Amino acid sequence: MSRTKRVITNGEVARMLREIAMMLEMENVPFKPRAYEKAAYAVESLSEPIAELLEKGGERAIEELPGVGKSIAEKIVTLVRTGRLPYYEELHAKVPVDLSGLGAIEGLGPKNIKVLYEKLGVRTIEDLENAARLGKIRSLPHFGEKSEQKILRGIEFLKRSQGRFLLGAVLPLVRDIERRLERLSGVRRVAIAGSIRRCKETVGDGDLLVVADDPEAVMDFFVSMPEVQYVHGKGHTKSSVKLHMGMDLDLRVVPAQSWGAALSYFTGSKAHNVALRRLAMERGLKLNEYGLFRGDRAIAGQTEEEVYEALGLEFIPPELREDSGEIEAARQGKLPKLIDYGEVKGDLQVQTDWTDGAHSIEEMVEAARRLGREYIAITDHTRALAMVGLDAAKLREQMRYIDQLNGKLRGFRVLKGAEVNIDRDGSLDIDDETLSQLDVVGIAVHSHFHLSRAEQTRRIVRAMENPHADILFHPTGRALLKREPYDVDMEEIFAAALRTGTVLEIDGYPERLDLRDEHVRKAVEAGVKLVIDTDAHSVHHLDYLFFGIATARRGWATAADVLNTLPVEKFLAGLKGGRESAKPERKKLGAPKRRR
DNA sequence: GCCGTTTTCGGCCCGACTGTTTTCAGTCG
Repeated sequence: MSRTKRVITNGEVARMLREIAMMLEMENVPFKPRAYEKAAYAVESLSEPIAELLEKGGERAIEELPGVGKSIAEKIVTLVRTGRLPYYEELHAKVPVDLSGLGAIEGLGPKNIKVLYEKLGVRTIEDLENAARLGKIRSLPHFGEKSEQKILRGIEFLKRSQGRFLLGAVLPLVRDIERRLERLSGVRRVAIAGSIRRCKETVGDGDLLVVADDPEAVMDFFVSMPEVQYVHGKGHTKSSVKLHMGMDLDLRVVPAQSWGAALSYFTGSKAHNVALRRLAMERGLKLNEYGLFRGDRAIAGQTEEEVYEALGLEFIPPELREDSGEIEAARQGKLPKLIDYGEVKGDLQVQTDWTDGAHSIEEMVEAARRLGREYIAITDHTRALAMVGLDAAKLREQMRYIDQLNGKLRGFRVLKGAEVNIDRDGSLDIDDETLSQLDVVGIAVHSHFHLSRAEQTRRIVRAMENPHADILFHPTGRALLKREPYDVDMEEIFAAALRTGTVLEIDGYPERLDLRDEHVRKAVEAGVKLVIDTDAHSVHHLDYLFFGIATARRGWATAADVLNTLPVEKFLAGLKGGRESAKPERKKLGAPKRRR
């Protein structure tokens, strides 16, 4: 549909590299799959388009990416310049199937995909579903009734999440489009509305609003952007397109005097809008996307603030607009003062190249500093994650290393930490003596996802009872659009957090956002202390703090609920048992204050 | 195919779990 020459996205390059890895895996090629995966990861976590990087820095710049050498760099260059990759096509001809689609089904890997293709001709998810429903899969070697059921469940889950996109994947793209619109002449205002503005963890489509002197020109620009795959419609006030990445994006041109009303209307949520309109009605007013009216006279509408004010409400931040009590609270002037996007001072989950991270401790420190953080905790994986994890000896070595590094740093502190595995029985896979020497002990579940609710809860609570366990990382273990959380009684986790002084994490990694918004709200109500961090595995991930803070805001959290809004010494003092130089603060912890 | 304050060649890719199986292949982190 679009006539502009297509620029391949980082996501598409990464996807092809990953599919190459899968195809090499099918052939039992040693080592190479991991190399391609690493390269895919590097491309994916780039903060600029790879085409731009190539243009600016040439092949050399590509080769400098971590995990990308001469051979893969050449392939990336070919792919970006020609839009095709012969090496990929050669491999793909042998197993011409939808690798990314099939591979997205939990428990289905390259080897099984190959068998399914060769024995049953399965190429797509639909083929797979048919084969499973006909009971054809159970008779395949190394498959059985259970694997057939598991496949069907996996497909079911995938279907439910289809048409949804991660906020973290969508926001950078839509912000970029927003910036380009802002630069058009005659464009006076641009804003992202809809669920993206509310920072929902996944979104179905995107909405942009503009005020423009020449709406036609804006629409022309919008429908011919290189990202556009298909134009659903193009009119004077509204155009709608499908983007190559799959999501629909709408653009609306609104009158300047209706800006606030329109922004409110198109930000939603629908339920929030209905409640606002009801409130307007009660006051003899009418609210729509053009303004707030008494009779025919507009009494508000230019800004959102004046709309809320005219309705007798405090301004309600977009993240709260879900009709879940925010209107009543705003009416009573009792909205919490949400934690602000600039208020988190330290990042508490950071992986480095000591384990599965892409960058060194120094690189992570440097990047965190540039972003204005005052401290980070290095929390590499431990032992039981066998491929990558540090054992106690290695952990101690890293501690010494960090001590030395801290000696050289001014105005920034690197905390010694770890992401310690919770074993099946709730014990930790690093000894207490070693743990006691760390500044920050994060504990996390990485195995046995399918225990019963009772067993899973008991296991995690037991781990929280360890006197050295400071923070429970990604408490529910979900992977958005991919994997359900494990079955755990969150009420009991909150109770255990209060009882033991264990802090719960809001993991800002866009696929996790764990605790999720609703859990944050319950935790806050219970008085549980939280931290917000990024789970960064590369310097580019340190930006994910935004998504963590957005999730905290959606959960009605204030700065007081979030321990790492404190400077480092006070933060450490707030951890279980207090740490180091900060003993006097210890008492303040246990007794949570209640708000609202 | 990548990488190098012990290597420019020779390591890297471990271990637990699941579901299929009487000894193991595939997946996941």
